[in-house]
Amino acid sequence: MSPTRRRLAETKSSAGPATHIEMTFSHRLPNPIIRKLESIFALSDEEKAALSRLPVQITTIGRGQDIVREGERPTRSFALLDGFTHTYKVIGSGKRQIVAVHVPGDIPDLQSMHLPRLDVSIGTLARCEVVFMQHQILRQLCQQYPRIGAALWRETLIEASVSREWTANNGQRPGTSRIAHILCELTFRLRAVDLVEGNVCTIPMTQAELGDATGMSAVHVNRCLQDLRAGGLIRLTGNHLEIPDWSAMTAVADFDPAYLHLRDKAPE
Amino acid sequence: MSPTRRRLAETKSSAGPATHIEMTFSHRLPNPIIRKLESIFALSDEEKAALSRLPVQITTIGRGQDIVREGERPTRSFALLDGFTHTYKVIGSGKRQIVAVHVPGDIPDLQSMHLPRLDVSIGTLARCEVVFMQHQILRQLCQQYPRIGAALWRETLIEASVSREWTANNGQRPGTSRIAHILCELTFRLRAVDLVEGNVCTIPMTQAELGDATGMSAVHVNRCLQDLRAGGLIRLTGNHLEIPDWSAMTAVADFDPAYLHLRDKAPE
DNA sequence: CGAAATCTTGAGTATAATCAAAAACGGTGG
DNA sequence: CCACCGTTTTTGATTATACTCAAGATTTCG
Repeated sequence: MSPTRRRLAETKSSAGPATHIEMTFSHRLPNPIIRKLESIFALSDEEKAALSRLPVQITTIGRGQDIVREGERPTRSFALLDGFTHTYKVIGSGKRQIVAVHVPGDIPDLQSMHLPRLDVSIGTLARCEVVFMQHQILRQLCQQYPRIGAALWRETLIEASVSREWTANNGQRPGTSRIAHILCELTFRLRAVDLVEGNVCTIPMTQAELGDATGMSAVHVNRCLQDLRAGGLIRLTGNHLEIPDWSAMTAVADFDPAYLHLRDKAPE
Repeated sequence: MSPTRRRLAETKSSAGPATHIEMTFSHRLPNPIIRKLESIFALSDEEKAALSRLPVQITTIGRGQDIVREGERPTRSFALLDGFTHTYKVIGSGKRQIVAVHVPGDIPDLQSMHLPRLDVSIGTLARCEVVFMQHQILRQLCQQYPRIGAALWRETLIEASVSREWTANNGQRPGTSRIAHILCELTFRLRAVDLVEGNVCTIPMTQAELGDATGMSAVHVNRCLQDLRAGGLIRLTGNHLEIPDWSAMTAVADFDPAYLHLRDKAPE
């Protein structure tokens, strides 16, 4: 009952006046929100125009920075244009759990629109480009265009669904499957936004970070990765992950993408 | 990589024409939705009237029944009036993870309003009384009264927040804290709906079910509970849980209720 | 009251954590 | 282009936590 206290590497805050560019979406294509929403339903011209007029602030943030922190009360949410972010919680003993990983097109803290006080921190896993959008303006948008509101609501529900799957993954699967599962999920989501070339994608997470996501020690992550390599299920060099045989990999991972609620974009 | 296959006790489906009563909320007080929403913001008379006019079907369901099942496409959601339900997933090896537990006042499958295909099953942990509400009608309600829509959205966001905390709890805390944490959460939520008398509440979960929720074996749950008992942190007989010293318990559990996003109802 | 479910205890084992150190890698500046 | 430094990955050895299996005690419920 006296958990070992582990120091975390300090993450720098991105607080302070970040250098950013004020603009509306129309100056920058593709608008990731339009793209995401169109994958759900056909936007009317009016809806599209409203989205293009959204005033946003675009910023680039380096690796290992926090974008928002637990306890804050942000007045804006952000969408991820490029890079990877992760949502995490730090518990009393100083350990850290990554509870979500975000890929381009995601809106990681949309929840802050309705839950003013953040109960998690969100930081970058790589250099990121993000656009901030004021809650006030998003709320007007949702009220004026209920279908957009419903689609954003849906987005938050999918995030919840992913969170439940993580709970099941980390709670019930053995180490090797657990790692395989998270790799399958990320690959699948990256494919949905056209970030998989052939069977190769980039996953900028260290083994320690994979451990924080799966509730395993970094050493054990390493050994599980080696099992997967030895079985010919993955090829992993640096950040490049290749999954040569998708169906063999999903079998080991016990991966069924239904929980992602995407229209399947078949692999291979 | 060959996980032991464990048979699950078959849960009976509640499919088929359940005996239920058609009515509107106004015939039955208190309307749990009104109560829940009023804990978030002051409802206008008009909003209250609209909610009272909601046509609903009230049903009683015995213990150990599934209310909805993974893969189904429900056309209605339900609110829990009395009893406990749990949301769970069954993974390939046959193991089961409970990903959420619901107490009276919760709306466990509100998500099916926007994610048509269920990716989880929801079953009862005790005899339950539930009210079903057609999605169609809920959608109209949300569109006509945007504040109600926002409040329901908020409810789903809180559920997501709880799910993240479970991921962190199960991933990073040692067994005893893990069990203590889930007991704190349930007690806290029950207190919010006035179901704690003194320091005692009813939690109708078996040790095996606590294990499925925390990713631990039933045997280990038993031993952790005994640790808590030995430390004088809980008194547990049957389904009755007493937490004599709340602050000592929260210290062991590393429990901070911020993630529940409730206005604190102080214990003691 | 009896059967089934649940809880409890014990013994042996497996998975994964910890600790420690070496090797490989990646980026930087000279 | 290369040497250097910090980070990350890898390996080995040991330990701890938690699982499995099994059987007995207790409780619950019909």
